[in-house]
Amino acid sequence: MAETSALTAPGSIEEFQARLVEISDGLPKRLLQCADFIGLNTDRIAVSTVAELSAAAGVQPSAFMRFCQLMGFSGFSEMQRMFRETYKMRWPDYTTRLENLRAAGSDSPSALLAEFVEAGRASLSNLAASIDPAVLDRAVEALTQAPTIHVIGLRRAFPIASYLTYAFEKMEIPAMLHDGIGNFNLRHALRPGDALIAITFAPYTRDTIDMARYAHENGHEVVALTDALNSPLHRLGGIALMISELDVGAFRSLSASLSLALALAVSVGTRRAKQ
Amino acid sequence: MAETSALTAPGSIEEFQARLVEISDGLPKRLLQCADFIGLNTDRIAVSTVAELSAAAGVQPSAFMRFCQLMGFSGFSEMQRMFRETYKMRWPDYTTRLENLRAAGSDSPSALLAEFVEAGRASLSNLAASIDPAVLDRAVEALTQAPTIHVIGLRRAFPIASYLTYAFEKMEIPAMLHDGIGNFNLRHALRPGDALIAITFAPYTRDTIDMARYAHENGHEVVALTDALNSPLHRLGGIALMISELDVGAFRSLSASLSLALALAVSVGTRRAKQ
DNA sequence: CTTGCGATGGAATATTTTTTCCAAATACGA
DNA sequence: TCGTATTTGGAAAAAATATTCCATCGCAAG
Repeated sequence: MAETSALTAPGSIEEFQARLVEISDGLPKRLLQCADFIGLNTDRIAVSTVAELSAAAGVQPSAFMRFCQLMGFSGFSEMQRMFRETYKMRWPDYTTRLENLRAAGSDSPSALLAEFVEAGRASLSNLAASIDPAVLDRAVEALTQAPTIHVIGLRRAFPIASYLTYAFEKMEIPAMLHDGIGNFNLRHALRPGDALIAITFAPYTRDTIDMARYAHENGHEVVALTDALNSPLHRLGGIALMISELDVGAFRSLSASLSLALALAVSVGTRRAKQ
Repeated sequence: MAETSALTAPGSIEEFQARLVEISDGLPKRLLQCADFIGLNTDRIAVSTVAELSAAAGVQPSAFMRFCQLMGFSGFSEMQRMFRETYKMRWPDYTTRLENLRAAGSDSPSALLAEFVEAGRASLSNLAASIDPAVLDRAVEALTQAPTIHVIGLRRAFPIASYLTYAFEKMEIPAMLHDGIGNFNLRHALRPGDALIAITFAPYTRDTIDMARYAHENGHEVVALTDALNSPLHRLGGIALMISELDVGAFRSLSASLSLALALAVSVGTRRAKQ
C-alpha cells in the first residue's frame, strides 16, 4: 500500500478517526476488515484485548497488529493507551499537578490562587461529563411539585445550601433553609408533599444525614447532592446527584457543586413559572 | 471482619454499589482505602490495571486483590470483566460534552447546567488573568496581622462570607461572621487591630457598605471583594480585590469569587502558622 | 509483657496478553 | 504458466499483568 505519513501516532480521537479514513483506501482484505470493524466499534478499544478485537473483526491477531502499526502506533498497547488515557482524562492527575504547582510557586498567594482556579476548572469539566441528564431532570421534576422546598447543608456544604435558598427566594419559590441556628430542630416544618435538598460531602455531617433519613422515612422526596457512591445519602434511595470536586489542601473549590445547585434551582424556577 | 454474604458476585453496577456500601463498615485500614477510592473512581476499573488502581489508592496490589475478593469476585479480572461488559465510552472532549448537555433542549436542566459550567470556567480564567498578585499579597499581609478577622457578605455574597468563615475556623484563626442574624448589629465586636473582609456585588448591599465604612473610619484594615472599579467599597480606600463574574440569567456562578476567597484564607492560614 | 490473630507488604509464581517471525498462500504482471 | 511481491495464518517468544504465598508487623486481649 501507499507510503502514508506514518511517523506520528494520532494523539486524540479526532486525529485517530482522520487517519482511519486516510488509510482506508486500497487496503488489503484483512486490514480492511480491521478498519471497518474499528470504525464501527472505536469505543471497544479501551476495554478489549487484541484477541477479542481480532476475533470480532474476523481476522488473526497478527493482522490486527499490522493494522495498529498502519495507524501509526508502535503496536496495540500504544493505541489502547491513547484511548484509555483520553477516557481517564476526567481530570489530569491532580496529585501530580498540585505537587507541580506547589513546587513551582512555593506558597505565595497567587500560586495558591492558581491552584484553586485549576481545581475549579477541572471540577467543572468533570461535572459536565459525569452528570446524568435524566437524573437531573427527575430531581427538577420532584422539586417542582413540592409546595415548599427545604434545604439542608452544614459546615462546608453550607455555602451551597444558603445560595440555593437565596436563589429560590429571588424566584419567589417557597423555601426554607435548615441552618441549625440555635440548635432548634425544625424538622416538623416539613409539611406533606414538601421536598428536601440535602447536601453533604465526606466526612458526612451527622445532622444532615439524620434530616435526610427523617424526610425519606416520612415520605418526602429527597434530592441529595453528594460526592460518592458510598455516601450515606446515596443509600437512602432518593434522587442522588454525584459531584466529585477537587481539593486543594484541605479545602474544596465548590465550583462544580454551586453550578449544579444553581442549574437545579433555576430549572425548578422556570418549570414552576410555566405551570 | 464479619462473614458477609460473599457467595455471589455482583452482576451489575447497582449490585456492585450496594455491596460496596454493605462491606464498607468496619473494614481494616488498607481495605477501606480501596473501598473509598473505588467509590470515587468506579469508572476507572474498566480501563486500569491492578497496579495502577492500587497505586492510586495508595495500597499494595495484594491488598487490592483482597478487596476484590471481599466484593465477592474471584479476583480482579472477574471484577474488571463486569465493568468492561457494561462499558460505555464517554467522549472526553469538553466542547462535545457541553453540546450533549445542551442537546436536550434550550431550557432543559442540563442545558442550563452547561451554561453555568461555561460561565464558571470563563470566570475562573478571567480571574487568573486579572488579579494583581501584589494587591493579593497586601491583603494577605493585612489579614495576617489582625487578631480577629471579621467577615461580612449578605444576600448573594453570603455563601462566600460563610465559606471564608468556615475556612478560618478550620485553620483555628479567630474569625467572626457578621450575618445580620436577629438584626443585631455587632459592629462593636471589632476590637483594635481587627480587620474586616467585606464582600458585595452590584447592586451593593447597604448594610455591607455601612459596615465597611464604619470599620474604615475607625482605623481597621478593610479587604474588599467586589466587582467593579466604581463599587462603593473600592472608593473607601481599603484593599480592593476585583472579581468579574459572569451571570447566567439573574444568577452568578460564584466560582471565581469562592476561589479567590479560599486562596486568601489559606494564604493567611499558612502565613500565620509560620509566625 | 506476652501471646495470638488478623492485616500488610513484597517477592515469587502463574496466567494472560502482546508482539515478532517465518513459512505458506495469494494476487498480479510478464 | 512462472516469478515476484504482498498478504496471511499460526505458532513461538517476549512482555505485561494478575494472583498467591509467606514472613513480618501491629494491635488487642489476657
